[in-house]
Order: sequence, then C-alpha cells, then structure tokens
Amino acid sequence: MTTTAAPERRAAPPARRRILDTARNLFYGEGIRAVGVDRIIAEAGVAKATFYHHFPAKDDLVCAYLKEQSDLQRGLADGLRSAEGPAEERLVAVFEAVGEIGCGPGFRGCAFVNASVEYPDPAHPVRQVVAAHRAWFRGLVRDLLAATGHPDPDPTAGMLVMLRDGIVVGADLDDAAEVRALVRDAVTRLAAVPRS
Amino acid sequence: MTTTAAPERRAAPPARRRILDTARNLFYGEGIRAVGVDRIIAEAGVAKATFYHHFPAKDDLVCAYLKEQSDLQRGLADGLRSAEGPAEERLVAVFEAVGEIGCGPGFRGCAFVNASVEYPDPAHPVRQVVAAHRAWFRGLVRDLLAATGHPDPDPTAGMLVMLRDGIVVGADLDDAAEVRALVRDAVTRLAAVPRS
DNA sequence: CCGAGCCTAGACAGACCTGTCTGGTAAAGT
DNA sequence: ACTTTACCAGACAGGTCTGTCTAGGCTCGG
Repeated sequence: MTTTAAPERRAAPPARRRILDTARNLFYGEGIRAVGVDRIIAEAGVAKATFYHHFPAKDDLVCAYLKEQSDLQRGLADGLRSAEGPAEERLVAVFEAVGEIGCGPGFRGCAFVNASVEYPDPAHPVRQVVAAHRAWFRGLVRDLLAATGHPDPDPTAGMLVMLRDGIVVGADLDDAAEVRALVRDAVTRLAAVPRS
Repeated sequence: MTTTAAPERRAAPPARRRILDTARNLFYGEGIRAVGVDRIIAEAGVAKATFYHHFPAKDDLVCAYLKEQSDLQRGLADGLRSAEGPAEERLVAVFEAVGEIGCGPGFRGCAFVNASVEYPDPAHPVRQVVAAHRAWFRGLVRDLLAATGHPDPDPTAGMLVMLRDGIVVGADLDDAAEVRALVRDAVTRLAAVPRS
C-alpha cells in the first residue's frame, strides 16, 4: 500500500488521456479515416513512440475511443433509468436526452453509427464494440418498456431503437430543433399500447 | 438528323458508365474514402486520363454517384406513389420497400447518410446533394400523408423521416429481417391520427 | 485520306498514411 | 545508487493517395 493515490491499478497517465481526448474530438468531428495518427500525435503533444506504446495500432485507439463513449453513455443513462417517477416518463427522458444532445454544439451524429460507416466489415473489432453498445441500448429500452407494463416490450423496443437512430441522423442532417420537438410525441405514439 | 440513335445529346459513352458503375459498387460497399481513384480506374478498365476527363476530381464522381442514386430512388418511389389503392397503403408501401431493400444482399445502409458521415462539412457539394435528396423524400412523405387526410402532415412527416433513417441504420447494423417485420406497425403507429 | 473525338498505357510529382526504430530525459520506487 | 517506467524528439521505410502529363491508338464522318 503506497501512500500515493492509486484507485485501481494506477492513475491514468496524462499522455494516454491526452491522446484519447484528442482522438475523440478529431474522430468524432472529422471522421476516423480522415484523421491521421500524425495529427493526433501533434495535437495531443505526445511522442510517436508513446502513442504506439499505448495503442499498438490505430484501430486499437478507435476501439478505446468507442468503448469510452459507450461507458459515458451508459453512465448517463443509468442516472435517468434509476430516477424517480413513472416508468413512462423515464423512457421519454432517455429519448429526450438524445434529442437534447443532438441540439448541442458540435453534434455530428452517433459516434457508433458513424464508425460503422467507416468500418464496413461486420467482423472488425470496431464493429463488435458498436454491436455491444447497441445491444446494451436495446436492453435498456426493453427494460424500461417492460417496467411500464407494456404487453409487447420486445418488438416495441425494436421500433424505439429505430427512432433513436432516426433522431441522431435527423439531428445531424436536418433541423435538430425540429427533431427535438418531435421526440416526445414519437416515443408516445410508438410506445402506446395498441388497442385490440 | 442523323440516322443513328441519339436520344438526347449522344448515347452515354461506355467508359463513363463503367466508371460510374464501378464507383457505385465500391463507394457503397466499402466507403468513399476507403476507395482510391486508382482502384476505380483499374476495376473499370479505364485509362487515368479518361477518368479525369469525365470527372475532374474525385468529389465530382462522388456527386455524380449520389445524384444517380437519388434519381433511381425517385423513379422507384414515383411508381409507388402513383399506384392505385388508398393513400394509407401507398404510404406504407414506400416504407415497406425501404425495409425490403434493407433485407437484400449487399445492403450497407443509406448511401446518403453514409456519404454524409464521410463529408463532415455541411457546405460541401456532396452534402448539398444529400440535402436535396432528403428534402425530396420528406416532401414525398408529407404529400402522401396529406393525401390520407392527416390533420398534421408536416410534423408527422418529420417523424416518418426519422423512422426511415432508423430502418436503414437498423437493417444495416442489426437484424434486417426483424426490422422489416416492424415497419408496417411502426408506420401505422406514427401516422395514426392522434385522438383528441 | 484525314482530322476530331474518345480512348488506352503508364510515368511522374508531391503529399500523406501507418508503423518502426534510435536515443535521450526525468521522476519514482527499491 | 540503481533500475524501472513513462515520456519526448524525430528520422526513416514502404506504401497509397490525388491529380498531371506525355504519347499514341482506334473509329468514324466528311
């Protein structure tokens, strides 16, 4: 037990953090293929050897970038999931949060969808990170839907995942404010219990 | 008036067609940045000078590729739009066609969404082709919705455009067959006249 | 027969890409 | 004092990218 703070293994070294932060900004903002390793190295103020020490290949950095984004979103959603209030409102809150983010500055669509476009091979490690994230989100929606007592949570969750994808694409390519204004209604219509 | 067939100006030269066909396959299947001009030239069996004669820059080819895709989709949709039957069915038919295409072999999402991911600058010519295509589709949906007598065709069209984006993303990244099975229900729920 | 238009073949330039390697610095643990 | 670890600086190799240029062939109308 050393005296210095070492939360788990060791505090994340600054260089790695700087690389990851720079990569996030550039990959998300300009695209993955469009950003070279050299540029990340320059903007992060890091030596090339240090970069390749932490990330043996560019794809490793891409995976780490997406995993971190996934963790962030999971943390955010867990806050909304365990809020008080009726389950219907918590479900809507998750989608409104997506619409809200879409209105924020620098929004450029879903990092996972965008990464998939740049990695066409479904077997690529990057695509597996994307698949895991999507499976998590779908599970989240299904659980919230089940908590509302919806009779068909699974197919309806499929529809709501489509809606989520439509929100992020629409907020990027069309009018984000208009998209945001439609979110609550769209969730309500899709999640409404179909009358027999 | 020459005797040879000359529909408008002159029959499309084979080289240009070969370039465009090859570009479509490679750009759509592997991504735009991922495919170099050299490879298109090689697979189209065309000289480099010929390529740059028809398309002064790669971006010109990208625009032409997308414009052609847009024209194809408009032609397809016009067939569905002017079919007989109630307007509700024609609206559903448009979306089911999207779901159907998503189940086809080689489907890799929406060419326009994918291109936007690779061209982050909204002012880029490629993005303007995308914007025009999206505006057309939204107009199509709005018109069909209005034909059903829907009281709020415009916001509902916004929701249905989101659904379309969700279908193409979902069919690419998730289970296309499941997505297709959900399309009709999702359209119906979103386009249902909200009871006061 | 001849010239215009469209085509092929391929060298070339200059930039950028990923990834490797050498060598040196500085702090922290033992 | 010694070693380990993390870091910085930058040259280098081998490949790919877009786009330009030279040089010539093939066909068809006049």
